[in-house]
Amino acid sequence: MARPAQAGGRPRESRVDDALGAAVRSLLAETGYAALTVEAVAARAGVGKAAIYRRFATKQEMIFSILVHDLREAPPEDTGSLHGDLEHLTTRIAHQLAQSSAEVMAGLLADIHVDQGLGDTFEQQYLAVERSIVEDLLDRAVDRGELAQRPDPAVVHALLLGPLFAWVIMLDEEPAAVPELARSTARMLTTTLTGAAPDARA
Amino acid sequence: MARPAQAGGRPRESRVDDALGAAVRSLLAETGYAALTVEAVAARAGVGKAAIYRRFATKQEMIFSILVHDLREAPPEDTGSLHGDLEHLTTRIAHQLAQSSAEVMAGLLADIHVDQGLGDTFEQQYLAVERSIVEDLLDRAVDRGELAQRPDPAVVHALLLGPLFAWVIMLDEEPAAVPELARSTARMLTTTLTGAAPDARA
Amino acid sequence: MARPAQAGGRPRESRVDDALGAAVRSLLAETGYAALTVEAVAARAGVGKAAIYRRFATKQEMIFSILVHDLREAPPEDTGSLHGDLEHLTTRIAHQLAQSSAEVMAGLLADIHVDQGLGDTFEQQYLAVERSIVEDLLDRAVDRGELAQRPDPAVVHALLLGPLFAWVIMLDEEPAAVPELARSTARMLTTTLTGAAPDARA
Amino acid sequence: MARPAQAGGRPRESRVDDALGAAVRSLLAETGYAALTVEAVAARAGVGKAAIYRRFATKQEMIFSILVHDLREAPPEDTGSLHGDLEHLTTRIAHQLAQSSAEVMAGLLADIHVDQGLGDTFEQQYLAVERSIVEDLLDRAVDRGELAQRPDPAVVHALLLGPLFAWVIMLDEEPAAVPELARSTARMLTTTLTGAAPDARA
DNA sequence: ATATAAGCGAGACGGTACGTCACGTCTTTGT
DNA sequence: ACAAAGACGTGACGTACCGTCTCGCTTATAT
Repeated sequence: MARPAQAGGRPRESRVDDALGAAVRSLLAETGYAALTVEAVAARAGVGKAAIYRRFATKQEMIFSILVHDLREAPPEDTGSLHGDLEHLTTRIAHQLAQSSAEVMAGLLADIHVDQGLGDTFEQQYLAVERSIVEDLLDRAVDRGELAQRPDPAVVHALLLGPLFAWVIMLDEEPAAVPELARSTARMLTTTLTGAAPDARA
Repeated sequence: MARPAQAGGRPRESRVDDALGAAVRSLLAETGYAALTVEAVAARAGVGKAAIYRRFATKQEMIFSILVHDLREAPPEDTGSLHGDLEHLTTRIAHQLAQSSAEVMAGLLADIHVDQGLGDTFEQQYLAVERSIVEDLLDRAVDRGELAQRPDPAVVHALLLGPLFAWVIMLDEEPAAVPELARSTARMLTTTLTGAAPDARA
Repeated sequence: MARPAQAGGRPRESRVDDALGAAVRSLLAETGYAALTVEAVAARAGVGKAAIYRRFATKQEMIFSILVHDLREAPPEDTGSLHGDLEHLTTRIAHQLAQSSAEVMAGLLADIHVDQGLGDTFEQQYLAVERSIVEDLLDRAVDRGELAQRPDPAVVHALLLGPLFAWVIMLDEEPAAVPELARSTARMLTTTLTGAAPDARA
Repeated sequence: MARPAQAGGRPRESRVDDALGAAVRSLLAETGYAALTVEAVAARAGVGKAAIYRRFATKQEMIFSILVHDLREAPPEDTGSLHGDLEHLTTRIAHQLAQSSAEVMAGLLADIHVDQGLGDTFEQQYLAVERSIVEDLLDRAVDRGELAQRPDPAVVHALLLGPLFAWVIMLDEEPAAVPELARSTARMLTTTLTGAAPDARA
């Protein structure tokens, strides 16, 4: 298994971790998720397979850990309005989606459903964080009086995430249109939640 | 594709096609997408591997063809109002989603991005059909005077599909809540498009 | 060949080589040459197929390498007379022929003609060795004054080998008679070469 | 099974038999024994596979029947001397050997050992015929007084056949030298059997 | 300082599934 | 009942990766 820490002995070389990250990212970009093999990663990183499996239990965990690490980002933020907060969030998600190709996202998503442990990690390290951001954002809107009551954050999350996600990895549409879609989605959601159009700015 | 049709010779046995469909469906339900092997399908269907590869070029094409065939459905339908049409469509998508597990959907989605041919087929046999339904539905709304102008159907499609798919295959939330989410999504979309809440019925 | 040796890395396990040799020999004895499968060899040897294909490029090369290895034998030997040398050689060949069934010998022979590389190996590792033995034996006879001049070694080889080979794998005659045939062949050849009957002993 | 004759119905087309013979011969020449497939034969002959299997039980039987048919040749012949008879016979065998490549002969030989039925046919249609020729030839020599007693025909057969076959299919030596080897073999055998050199002619 | 523990690259190991191919049989349509 | 065409079940092939396990060596820490 991976990462039982260490007591004595030679410490892990951070050089290896760095090389692995770089190798995985470059190979994903070149060959895609499905065609990525551990052997290719090891070769490109100039590393033995054992060094990989000392860090990650499976290939999927390796990719996942490396890519999710890239996603970890700043704490929420209060823009002063529900619409501002929503737009900020959808824009951030749009940025995250743009980091990898649709093929990689889809592959990752598939593996998350295969491996229970991976699914748990995804839930805790990504979904739970996002959901709590949504919760906070909604709470602030309630506090401001923009909302009468707090809607189900999971539903709001789905309404936020869904269109962007569908645009990129289901419909395989123009990625360039994603930022615009992010704004549309935020506007739509604000309208729905508050029952009124957001301040006419965008 | 592996189907150059036939001229003379022994015709394909529909018995084989049927058995393959049943075998794939049952194995997907039992073992999931990732664990499905061609050999297991052949064995369960009582069929040789060659009969499979005579029909499908790859394992992915096999699964895809069989499952997409299941999705093909009735023509649109005019419910008399934009909201009715949207709700009808989201409900239909919700039903389709319920047919397979999230793991299967995610696996399928991943493979669509790997194999160009599969992607094309998906685009033509599923997405294009759905999109034209959306187009028709929007045109009717314009004709009725519900909408001043027709919005981009691709965006509307994403706004429709997205929350449902995200709920099921990204957030891995309760499938039982999908029908309710379908209605919420339709309502939200109607509000956004028309600038007013739908007739207060639901 | 599939043996680019090795530099670093885990060394080949001789246990695997041994198990493969034993498995091939026992399966050849039980099921014959034509019915031998790589999968069966792997299973019996308790070895993965990859370990086999790491050592041998094809099934044929595997069988061939293992069986030819068995044939490698002692250096020539000087019995003091041409007839003694010839008889010694034919007897040795008779022993080699007796090691495998006619079916195996015939299968091997057929594959040698199919695969160029196999043919080369056979030529170098078996035929060339035998031929040089024949050459030495003839040279000694010339030195002793038994022969006036050295006949073509290839022809002598054919005259030696041929009858035994024909008896066993063409005519499929009684293997028990092979030793006697070996002696007859040696006697005949001595007579022909020297123009006189060998010392009347056998 | 093959050739249960026929009662009523459409008669077999000899056109098919001819085409099969030609196809097998040309394919053996072009691609060799091991690479010959029934499908290729059918295609080249412009014939369905069923037509082949109506005539022959297996691929091996097909090849064998067609090639052995080619071998069937004139009855013995009395040249007036043992040496003449032997030389005639070895020369005839040399001619037969020249008809096919070593690869084909070796492949055939291997299959004869695999399939019992094929082995029986070979024994009866080729070996038994040859052996009876040898018997007759030896009987005539006894009658002429050239031999005091008749040696074992099987041994004589092996001594005749062996060197020629070994030259061609084991040693893979120059086929051009076969006629000369045929004469040498006959001479050697005559010397051995009669205890004296043949009339110094060749 | 020396032992111990864990790191390292390399690559062999047992497995498992892939997609291909040929076999010999069967099923259609035509003649 | 023959023919050509070609689909059928079977089963082996050789390939490719997986995740694990040596191998000989290096590098920190704990004695």
